[in-house]
Amino acid sequence: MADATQEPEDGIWLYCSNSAVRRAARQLGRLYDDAMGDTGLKGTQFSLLSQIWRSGEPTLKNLAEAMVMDLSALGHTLKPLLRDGFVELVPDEKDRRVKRVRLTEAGEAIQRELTSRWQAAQSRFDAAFGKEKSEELRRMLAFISSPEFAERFTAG
Amino acid sequence: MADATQEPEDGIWLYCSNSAVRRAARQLGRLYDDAMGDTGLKGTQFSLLSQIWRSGEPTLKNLAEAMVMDLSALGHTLKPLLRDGFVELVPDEKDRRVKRVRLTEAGEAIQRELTSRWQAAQSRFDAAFGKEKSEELRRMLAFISSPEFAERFTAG
DNA sequence: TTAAAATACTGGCATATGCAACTAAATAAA
DNA sequence: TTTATTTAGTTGCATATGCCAGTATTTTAA
Repeated sequence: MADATQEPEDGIWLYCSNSAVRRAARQLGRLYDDAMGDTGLKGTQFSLLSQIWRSGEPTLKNLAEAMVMDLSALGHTLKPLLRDGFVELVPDEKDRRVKRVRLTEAGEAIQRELTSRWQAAQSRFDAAFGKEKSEELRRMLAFISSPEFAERFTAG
Repeated sequence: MADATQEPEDGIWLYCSNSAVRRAARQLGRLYDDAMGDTGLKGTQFSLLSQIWRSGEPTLKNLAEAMVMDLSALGHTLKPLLRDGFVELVPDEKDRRVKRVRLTEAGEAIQRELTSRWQAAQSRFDAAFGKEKSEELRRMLAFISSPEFAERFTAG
């Protein structure tokens, strides 16, 4: 308990997986944001643009699911990108409830620029953490992010 | 590129560590928030109260460093907890620039309640992910959150 | 001892996220 | 087909976080 003599390395993050992941997210957030440099965009925006590009005009619903993000949260996060003209929403042909996200010309251009910078950052990550362990870590995190894991967690 | 035929399991998070960690943080955020139930507090607040308790009246600076959080971000995050009377700021005796964070009576009470709920959630996490791998994961994340890692990453 | 530099915090502004309530549209049930 | 239910998004409100600029102190250098 309230014992100020403990080691600074000891903390809730060594026992709580949620605390551990968020703490690492803060550290990486800063590191990758820095890597995006003067582009004016952040690491999270790179992830989003990148996934939109990889998905090829996904619906908001599908994109949100892939990103394991709340649909409304995705909407909010997309605001600045829409405002700055990097993405646009196009109504679906068949289902009028559906909207698809698409990268604009400017969006593709900035995405290429960000990808280049991201690649450099990811290489530094792999070098600092070890390429093998790096891949293993991402696989672990992908599993934790899966519906199967949520199912197991909730059921347990 | 924009090839909609790809597997839904494929995504930027399999290549970008930052994307992978944030994605997992969103999943765990929801699972642990749910675990906090009707207490009105979230998993992040549990982490904070917990670390304050473990540190024994830390300075804002020290707490921010331990949590790998920006000092101003910590200040913002503490707002709701201060408003609801779970923590209080006490000026340091020696250095008048310094403020220390302390749990109030209500703060200790809610912290005990949250810890109980957190323990149940953490047990489910360990069961779903494997106790061994769970500990290994937290160690990996703790390393990634360390100044040494940031140093290696930035230098590399 | 006085001026310059480093510290610890605060406040404002911006993005990141989630939940609950609400609207529009499509689908299943009567 | 009329009605109930489910789906896909939107909007408002709240917490989470970070950067930058500004204030109060303390420490260091002249």
